[in-house]
Amino acid sequence: MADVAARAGVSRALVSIVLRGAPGASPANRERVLRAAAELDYHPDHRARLLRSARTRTLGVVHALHRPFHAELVEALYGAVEGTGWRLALEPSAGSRPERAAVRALLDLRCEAVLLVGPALPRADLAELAGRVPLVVLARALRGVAADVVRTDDEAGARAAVEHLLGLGHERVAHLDGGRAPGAAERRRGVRAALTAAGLPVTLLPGGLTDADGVRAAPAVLAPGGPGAVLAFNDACAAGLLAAARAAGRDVPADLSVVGYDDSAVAALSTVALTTVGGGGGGGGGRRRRAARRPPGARAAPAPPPPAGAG
Amino acid sequence: MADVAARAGVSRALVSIVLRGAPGASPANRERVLRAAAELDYHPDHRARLLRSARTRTLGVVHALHRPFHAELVEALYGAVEGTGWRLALEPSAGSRPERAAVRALLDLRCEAVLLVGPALPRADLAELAGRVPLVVLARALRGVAADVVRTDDEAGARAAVEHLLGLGHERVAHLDGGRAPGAAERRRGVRAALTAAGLPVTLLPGGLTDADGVRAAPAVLAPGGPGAVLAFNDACAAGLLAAARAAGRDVPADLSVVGYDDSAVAALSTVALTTVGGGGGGGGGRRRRAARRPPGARAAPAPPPPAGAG
DNA sequence: CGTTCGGGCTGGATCGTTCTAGGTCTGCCT
DNA sequence: AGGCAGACCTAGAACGATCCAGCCCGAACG
Repeated sequence: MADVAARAGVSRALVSIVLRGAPGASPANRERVLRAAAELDYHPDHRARLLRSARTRTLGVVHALHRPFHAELVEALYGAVEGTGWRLALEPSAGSRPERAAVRALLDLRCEAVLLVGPALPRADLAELAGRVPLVVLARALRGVAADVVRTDDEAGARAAVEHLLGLGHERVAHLDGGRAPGAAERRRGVRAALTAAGLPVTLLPGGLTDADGVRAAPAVLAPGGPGAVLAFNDACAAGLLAAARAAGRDVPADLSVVGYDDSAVAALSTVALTTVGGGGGGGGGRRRRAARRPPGARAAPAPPPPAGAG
Repeated sequence: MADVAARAGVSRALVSIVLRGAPGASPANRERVLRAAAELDYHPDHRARLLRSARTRTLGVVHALHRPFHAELVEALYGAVEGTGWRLALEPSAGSRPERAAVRALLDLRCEAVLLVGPALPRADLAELAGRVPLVVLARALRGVAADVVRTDDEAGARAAVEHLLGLGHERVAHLDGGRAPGAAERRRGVRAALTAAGLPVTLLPGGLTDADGVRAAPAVLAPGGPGAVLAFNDACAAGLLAAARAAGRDVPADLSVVGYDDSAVAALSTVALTTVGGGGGGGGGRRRRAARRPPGARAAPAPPPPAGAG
């Protein structure tokens, strides 16, 4: 930096002003400094910058590497911070690297807030973390903790999916449920609400999270007198059921309607082409505001969009 | 830090020594400092630490968020640095965030080396980057650039896969090739080598990278007089072919053998259960050394393991 | 007994920025 | 002419750690 200042014939402070784009430098000097910096191929040291300025304008993000859905969320986050002057610091949690370590690393970087994507940490840990730093929890239900929670409204999503099936004329609709998985209870509730509202019986079959679970559930679904339509807990489970049904000679969707959940990459595979329930896409639109401490239990829960797809 | 020093009744320098785990502090003081730090819930500021010490001991990693294979590699990287005192700084490249920006961010952090996972950057950019910082390129072929390259030996992998099929007694083996995709030429070469060595004809069919490509190739494969075994360019393509073949009533693997490539998550889906060519797993085993500048064209190319799976 | 040695500890400089307080100059108003 | 505002710029003090040179002191040595 001193070299640039010397070359441009100004002080280091002025170089700082120019390179930050801060007001208070004459056009002539601004130009001179920029040229000198370019000629010397000078780029400010991010570490020093962060250290000196009180605000780090950095958001810490913890995500599980192996979860495609998390990756999609993180990608959307990058789109969201773009042009705001904020930076994201990514810390993955993997098998060899527990979430706790990732969070610790972010705190050591003095992030101004932490976003946790689908954290598996116990509630108590999250509560404690929320006490230290503004905290946003994505894709996980969490009540009674002083953190912002952003997640899909699973109950409404499941209800919408069932109503979609009812709209197609189905009367025997079953749900392959997710057991104790996060969101499973809400989705069951949504299914139950939609079916009882329509005066139809509620059929819950044990499903699961993986495509193997979907295959395992196939006999019950395909048995004589079985349902004509199924809402699976998620896309993987739906894909498993779909494959098993086709292997058994059934024509989907003619003989059986299958709907997934999550709008994941699996559903988009051309050989699967699943109807699924999405979360609304990561694009523009959404309101943006600074993450800030909020009263316990506060949450933002966008309504799910209508189902879309062909299956 | 000053607070901790005061509380423990020692100097700041000694606190630094203790917390770094450096030699030169008496057990008594070490204990005292650690207790004081714990009581004050003090954690050293990573930014300041990095700034002062000449070595940042940080490796920058750029990866594409949406590629599951990249995620697996990154996960393995975390396993590899664990306990070495090195840190990884992750910078994703996504649609809204070109690789160039990710690299820039890493350089501004003063990483000591940069790892690029499957970079799409033009060769010239990579060459220039390699001139500034020790560079490792993963999962991409690259010659004539002063960077370390780590990738699978596609030619040997494809040859091994074909030999596996020949070992099963197949004589009409086709390859759904990847066109101009990275690695496609090498895999073609491997197929050709294995088949000509066995005195068999070489059948190349246009394939592709997606499962839709696999579906599209199905008619040619399933036509009368078609091959009895197929090596697809990758798992997605193989999965597409598999689905199409089954939909056409073929029994895989009785009527047709299909082998994928990459050992990706798709292949592990129970409904796919594909034979595939893996890269050797991310676990222990591998030799570790410091990334360092090497002569142009140097590379480490581990031989592929034998195929495994059931399809 | 004087010297050396080395472990333990400390003060102060330092890393590369940004921030604060102030300094200079010009032009305009009274 | 004096005062004042505002634009532009600068010196030097932070930020929070690590590194360096050197001090102190008891033990070992000749």
